Amino acid sequence: MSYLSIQGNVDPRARSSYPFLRAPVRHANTTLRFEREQVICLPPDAAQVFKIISGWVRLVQDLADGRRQIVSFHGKGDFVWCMRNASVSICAEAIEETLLICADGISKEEMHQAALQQMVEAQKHVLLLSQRSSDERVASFLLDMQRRMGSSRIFSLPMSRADFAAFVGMKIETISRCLSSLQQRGLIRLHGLRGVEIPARAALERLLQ
Amino acid sequence: MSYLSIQGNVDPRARSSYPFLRAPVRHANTTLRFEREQVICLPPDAAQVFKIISGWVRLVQDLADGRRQIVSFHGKGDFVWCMRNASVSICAEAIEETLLICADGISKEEMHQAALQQMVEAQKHVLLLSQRSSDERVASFLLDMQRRMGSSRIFSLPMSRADFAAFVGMKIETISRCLSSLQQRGLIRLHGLRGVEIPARAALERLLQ
DNA sequence: CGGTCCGTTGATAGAATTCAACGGTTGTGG
DNA sequence: CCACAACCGTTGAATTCTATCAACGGACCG
Repeated sequence: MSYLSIQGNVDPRARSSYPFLRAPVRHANTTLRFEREQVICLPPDAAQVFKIISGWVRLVQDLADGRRQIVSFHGKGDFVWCMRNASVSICAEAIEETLLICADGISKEEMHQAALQQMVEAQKHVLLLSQRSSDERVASFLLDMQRRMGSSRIFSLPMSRADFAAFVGMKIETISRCLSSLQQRGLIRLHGLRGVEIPARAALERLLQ
Repeated sequence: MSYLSIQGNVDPRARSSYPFLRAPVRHANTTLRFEREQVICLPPDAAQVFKIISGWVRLVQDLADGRRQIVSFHGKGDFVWCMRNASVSICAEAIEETLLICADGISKEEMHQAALQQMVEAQKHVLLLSQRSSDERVASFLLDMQRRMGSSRIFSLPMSRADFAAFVGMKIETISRCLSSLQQRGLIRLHGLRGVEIPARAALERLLQ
């Protein structure tokens, strides 16, 4: 396995077994495949909007000092676009093997709807970050992910603890403590590193009032 | 002074000297005046979008348990719209005497631009809340307000400490401590309850790296 | 002039982070 | 296939940060 040689600040992912600069695999005219940990760069001729066919994607904002904020996670059916601006620069990255289609032909109406939805999500996130305790944030995230994974009692988180933590604005140790605490209280059950079982959704929801 | 009589949870503002249910004053066809602490309800026939001519407005999300999150502040020239949805309900309120025009005739392009800007602001807010210490949040807010007030060295905050706190996700005591600390370090100077002086903007910005 | 509201400050309690150690899993190369 | 290394996640102890509770002074309003 050969590594990319990079000057200056070396992105930790560049040292992992997944060199992060690599071209996506083109399957059909508009279908692209990205692998785990790959930064999603669309062909320059495509509109910078895409729709996820399968897999999971994170939107990431890197800070000067190395911390990173995860803005949102997106799965099957979601529309995603890169927001770049003088003051914010947010990148999309695949967190597992992901298929997507470049969405040049999306209707204005559909786009508008998606933008509004993202706005609502952003507001909910602000509320989560500023008003919730660590237990509540973790519970809220698990409930949200369960819903998005199809509401089955047992599901598998698509992201690592580090991504989990970077999204809810906590440290991974605190995430771990909260998960253990919720498990001890019988509100969840953990299966391996990614598996989560929610025996009674109502009980967990009661945490959030 | 007669008070409104309200059953159940009494809004604290209902007990203040500004009863909060009241019609705005109509100046011209489309120009409305709202007073301090007044909830901004637009006439039902108007588009629920407006532009601020003068004054300051806060967007507020009230929680079931009485806490409130301030989503954003808006001043002269800003476009504002109320976002209502199954999962979020955000209201606009004047924090001082405010003139605005209902903006039925705003171009699509202008609206789109404003929406994008709000999206960017929301992301910056998420970053502030999840990655910044209390000192950094206060410094960041002061710098932002200074810029919006015209970048003069001395300016007057349009909002109370309570609103300040509800925006940056802290308690008013902590806000007060941070302001005192920044003043002792020579990074700011306080003038009365609302006045703020930033002797050297660069020094304060250094706090944020 | 007196009361209420707003902001500041101090002492204490509580929550989350930091630092450190450890076990388990995964991937790599022999 | 096995051994080893790197990474990921969990747990404990100590520290740091913020909230809470309480008291107080000043501004504003009637």
